[in-house]
Amino acid sequence: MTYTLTTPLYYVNDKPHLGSTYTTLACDAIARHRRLCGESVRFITGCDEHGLKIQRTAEAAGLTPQAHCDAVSERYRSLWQRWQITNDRFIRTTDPRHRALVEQFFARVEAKGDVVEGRQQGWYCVACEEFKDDPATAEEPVCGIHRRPLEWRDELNLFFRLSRYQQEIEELVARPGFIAPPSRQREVMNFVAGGLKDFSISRVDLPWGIPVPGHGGHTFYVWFDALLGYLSALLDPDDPADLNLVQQRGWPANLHVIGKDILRFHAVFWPAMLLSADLPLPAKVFGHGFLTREGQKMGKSLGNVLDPEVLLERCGPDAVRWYLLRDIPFGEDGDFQQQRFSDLVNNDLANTIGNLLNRTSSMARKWFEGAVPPAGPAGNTDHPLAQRGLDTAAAFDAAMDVLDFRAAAESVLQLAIEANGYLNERAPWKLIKQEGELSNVAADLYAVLEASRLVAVLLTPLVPALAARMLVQLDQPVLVSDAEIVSDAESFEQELVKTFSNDLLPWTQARQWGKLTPGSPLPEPQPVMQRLELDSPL
RNA sequence: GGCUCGGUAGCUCAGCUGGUUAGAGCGUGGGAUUCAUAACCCCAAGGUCGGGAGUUCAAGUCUCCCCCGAGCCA
Repeated sequence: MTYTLTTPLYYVNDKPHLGSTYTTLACDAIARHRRLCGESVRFITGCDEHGLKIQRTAEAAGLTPQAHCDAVSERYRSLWQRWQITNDRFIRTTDPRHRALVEQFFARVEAKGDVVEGRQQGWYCVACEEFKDDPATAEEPVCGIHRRPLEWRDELNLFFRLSRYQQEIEELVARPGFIAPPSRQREVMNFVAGGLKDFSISRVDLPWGIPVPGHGGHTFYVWFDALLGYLSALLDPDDPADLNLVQQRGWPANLHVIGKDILRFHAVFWPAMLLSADLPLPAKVFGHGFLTREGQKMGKSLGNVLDPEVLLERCGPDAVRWYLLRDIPFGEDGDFQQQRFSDLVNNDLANTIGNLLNRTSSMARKWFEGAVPPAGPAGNTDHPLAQRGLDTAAAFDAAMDVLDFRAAAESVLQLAIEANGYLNERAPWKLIKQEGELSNVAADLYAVLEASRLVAVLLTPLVPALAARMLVQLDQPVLVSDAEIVSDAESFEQELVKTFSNDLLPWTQARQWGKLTPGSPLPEPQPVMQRLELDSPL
């Protein structure tokens, strides 16, 4: 069984922003977790590269649309690599195979009788690629979202007969779990209950797009074409462009993760299109919230945009991943607060988790010849920390399964807090000075080292680089090393298999208690997480 | 205008079907300690639970009205 999940295909109008980064990081955590659990994962991301807006942006920059798309999509690809995103696929809607699949998909829909001609007249926002409801008599109307002038259009377009699917879609969106989080479900249900109207799937006079076969002068509407990217992304590198293949390649998707603004396209239009084309429906659409910054919308006009490139350079991937996943309830809107960001990173990652490993390892080295001390009774699962560790692992999985990154992160953090508490309670630095306590000190340190190891193992899907550094400090195999993290699928999975060929479920094994071998050397402790010292705004 | 969510310590939030002194983390102040990344640990201060009315022996917790914020629709 393949677990298929997707980010949206990001629109290449401009360089990547923090919102896309957030979505992508969340998906990456899910993908990593699923892989560690032994599932075969298809993690899809990519770029949507068609449309009038792109054409105009390119023209304004003196570029051909294709050159513009090449440049921007490359920025995405490269950014995801630097963030160590483990996407298996990166699809571009300018990919020739994508075009072929769109044509095949359209042929199915047309054969079904779901394509009709209709005249569309009204005020059009190029930025939204959407007709607005402003009355025809309006003078110089402006798009409420983009605050840009609308353009008058009067064109003969092709329409998809969405109205035919009223009942199926109504049932679908009422299905518990299809739309998540639940708070967003009602919104969509209300919309559907209002009656579905056919929607236009083509545009005329739009050269930068995929031509509609058999309808000269028409190109596909961005949303019709872009959603199909989820299908074309699934094709293996050597596959022919054949729509019939997608079901063997991981369709239907288990999860579409998107921003809440495009929920309707994914939960209503998209399923109807799939029904029309006789393809199975995705299992879940998760609409997450938006990020603000210090309580304000980020925007060019305010000049308060957080640039993911800057964030990555100044703070590193772990700090940002941790903050976004651990502090913002996934699904709700979140506010990026710089003070809180550094407080949490420093407290959780540097002080609690990093220092736990550092102090423990340092004691073990000092008193046990630079090695893991004899476990004694601490090697058994009835040790209090062993119990806590195993419980934490279970809680972690349960939280990840429902995309509650926050609860997952907190459960691991709690384990580290308790390990620190255990250390303070047992005070091995005092015990060591007493006659005949050496074996007790050994057992205590072993237990805390094990707890630290579990913390690292569990942290792997959320903050992979930090987890890796911790495991190195413990002289343990890294579950997924930096070297294995590449953006392109093929090599990633191959590397993974190579690394674990004799150990199919490394995750389950690594999560058992007592994996550290007494006597194995401990490297000299080095802080695994630097504190953030942000002296100026990001 | 209609509908839906929120409004609980300085900040971010927990508080299930109403029931003893309203909780956590961060921040702040103090203490303890030295294994450690000025860290870990302990303690404290700090809240008329948006406002008002009502139901009840008893209401952040239920009802109604109002104010504020976010969103969907018109």
